[in-house]
Amino acid sequence: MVVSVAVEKTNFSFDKLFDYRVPDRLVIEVGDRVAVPFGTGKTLRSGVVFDVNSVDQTSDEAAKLKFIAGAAPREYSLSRENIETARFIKKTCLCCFFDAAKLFFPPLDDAACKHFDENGFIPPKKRVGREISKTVHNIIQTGITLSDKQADIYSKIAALISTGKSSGSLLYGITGSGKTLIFAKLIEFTLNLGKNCIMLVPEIALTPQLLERFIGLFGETVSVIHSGLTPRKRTDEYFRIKSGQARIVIGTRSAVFAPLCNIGLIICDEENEHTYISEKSPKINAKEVAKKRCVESGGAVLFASATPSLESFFAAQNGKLNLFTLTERYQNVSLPDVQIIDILSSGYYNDSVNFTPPLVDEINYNLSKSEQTVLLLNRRGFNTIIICKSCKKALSCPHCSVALTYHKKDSHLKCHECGFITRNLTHCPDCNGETLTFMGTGTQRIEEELKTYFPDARILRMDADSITNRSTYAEKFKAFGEHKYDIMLGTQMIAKGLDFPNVTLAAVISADGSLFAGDFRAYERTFALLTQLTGRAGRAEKPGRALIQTYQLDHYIIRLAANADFPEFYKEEIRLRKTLLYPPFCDICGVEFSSNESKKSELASLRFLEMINEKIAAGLKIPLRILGPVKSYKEKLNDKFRFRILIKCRINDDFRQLLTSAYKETYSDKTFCGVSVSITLNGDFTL
DNA sequence: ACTCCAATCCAC
DNA sequence: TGGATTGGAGTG
Repeated sequence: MVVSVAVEKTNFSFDKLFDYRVPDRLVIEVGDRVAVPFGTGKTLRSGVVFDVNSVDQTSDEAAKLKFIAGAAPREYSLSRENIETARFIKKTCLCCFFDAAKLFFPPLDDAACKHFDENGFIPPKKRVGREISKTVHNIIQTGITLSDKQADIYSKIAALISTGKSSGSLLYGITGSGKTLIFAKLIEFTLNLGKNCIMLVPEIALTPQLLERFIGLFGETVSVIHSGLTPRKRTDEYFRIKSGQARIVIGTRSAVFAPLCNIGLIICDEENEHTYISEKSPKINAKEVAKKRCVESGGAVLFASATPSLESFFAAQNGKLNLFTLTERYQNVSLPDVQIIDILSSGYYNDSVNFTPPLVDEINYNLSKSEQTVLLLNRRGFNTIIICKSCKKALSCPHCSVALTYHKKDSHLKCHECGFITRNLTHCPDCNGETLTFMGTGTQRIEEELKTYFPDARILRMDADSITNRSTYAEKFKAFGEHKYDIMLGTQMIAKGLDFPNVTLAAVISADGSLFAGDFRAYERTFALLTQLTGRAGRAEKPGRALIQTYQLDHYIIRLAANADFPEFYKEEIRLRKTLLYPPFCDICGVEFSSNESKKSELASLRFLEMINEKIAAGLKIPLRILGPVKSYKEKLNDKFRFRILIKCRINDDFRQLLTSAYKETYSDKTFCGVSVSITLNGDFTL
């Protein structure tokens, strides 16, 4: 027997499936994990079987193949569906076969890894005794009642699930419209069909309420995957899912790789969130993986948001996704009244003041009524910029092209990219100037100012500096829910998912930062952030108010966000994308070159471009618009100098082939040794 | 990437 | 002369 194997530690430039013979003592199937000899090295490598008998075993070539050395127990194997999805990931993310397959592996503890290294196979887990993929069929009744409109959407999606054919849907439902109830009811339906579910959320720590609700409804059938799990617990959860004990997996991006079989439904909540795309290679798009897994297993994928991504809504408009809309809040609660406050022309502006009189009044009103307030400022630290009076430059990180932020609590300056810290700085490190001016506002400064404006208010600050782990978040969050605080102040982490009936005021300290972030998704992100934040107010009987402070009173994005008018926002934004040629009217591909020497990165990027142009000149016909190479937006990060090329394109096999060959050639040219090349397809780009 | 092998370099 | 270093090829 001959099998094709994805082998670990191959490089993208020569990655392919390698064929091996199977010794008679072993029985091998697609998805099995094996140990194989590779190259001239003496140590065995780990591998995954992608194909069985793809090569004629009687041929002369087959006789020359090496033998597989060993195989891991079946419980570590991947399913056929996993393998097909891994093939898809290899192709669409331009990564190695093994790295794609690895995403589905069970988490291994140190002992198992060590055993594998020494023996070329993994010993079975003793504590997992039950048979794999034996599904527990308990009839589940959540007792949820839906509004007419919710029930209508529920029954249509349920019908799609019950066909057993893959489908894709988008649920556009305004904040507070009760999307979660529809999810729960659909999960109940799917389980009772004997199929299993995955629910993806952007950030698990931000959704303690949602988790509580689902665990309350479904109990042990739920498995929650998050970064805070211990290795042991993580392994246990993996096998609880694989054995069929857990049939609902809730988690962030990586939960899309859960070892569920027979997938009936995958939900992506807040589908517009960029956290569904991984920043590190392989640059997985969890939404694409979800779609593919549903295609392979005849499941339904459901994207949902109050502010859908342009791409998804466009797909829905063009019939590629089924569109469902919920434009009323659950139980007819109304959306909050939103005021836009012009910081400049009202004469409020002063760098040391971040609170306009209307905002102070509104907060005072809420305090007097004993109702709660949430405040958003999407910048952490105390001062966000420190300027030297003599050379006029902002102090920046010695390792990154990023301005340092002043953290008053720790009395140091910090780089938010690499974590570099400097203390007791009295002079400008550049020109030795003696006067340093501290400017710009972060959450710590707002917290301090809140204390002076409202000395009796109980204030809770939520940002990456005040949240050290998952449990602190949950505790603080719970305390806020119990009204142990009057005001919750934080970065974007407070904008999503919070559902507290006593919050009647939501305010944005400054809406302008993200509006001018400089990338083509800046408007989309700002619209979503403002709409989500204002949607936190007045979710129950008490009516809500919201307030946005801005320098851009007349900016249409701010106006549309204040009205939570997604359809109008979509109309404007899609027109802009069409005119300027951005997704969804084209695909966009970024190629980044980074190395210790700026010149080397630049030369590599020029050579890469040259190779693309050569192929085009040689008659390759694919639509392309190339921008660059230019220095990246943050030219230096962690002492690496970065150049980039942006390509507006259509991503298809020809285009992938072009990229792959240019990549291989750059890689094999030793003048570029030390330059790492990273390709991003349809990711986030700052221009 | 990693490893092996051959060619090359250099101190004695 | 041999041990160390470096460049190149190939991975089934």
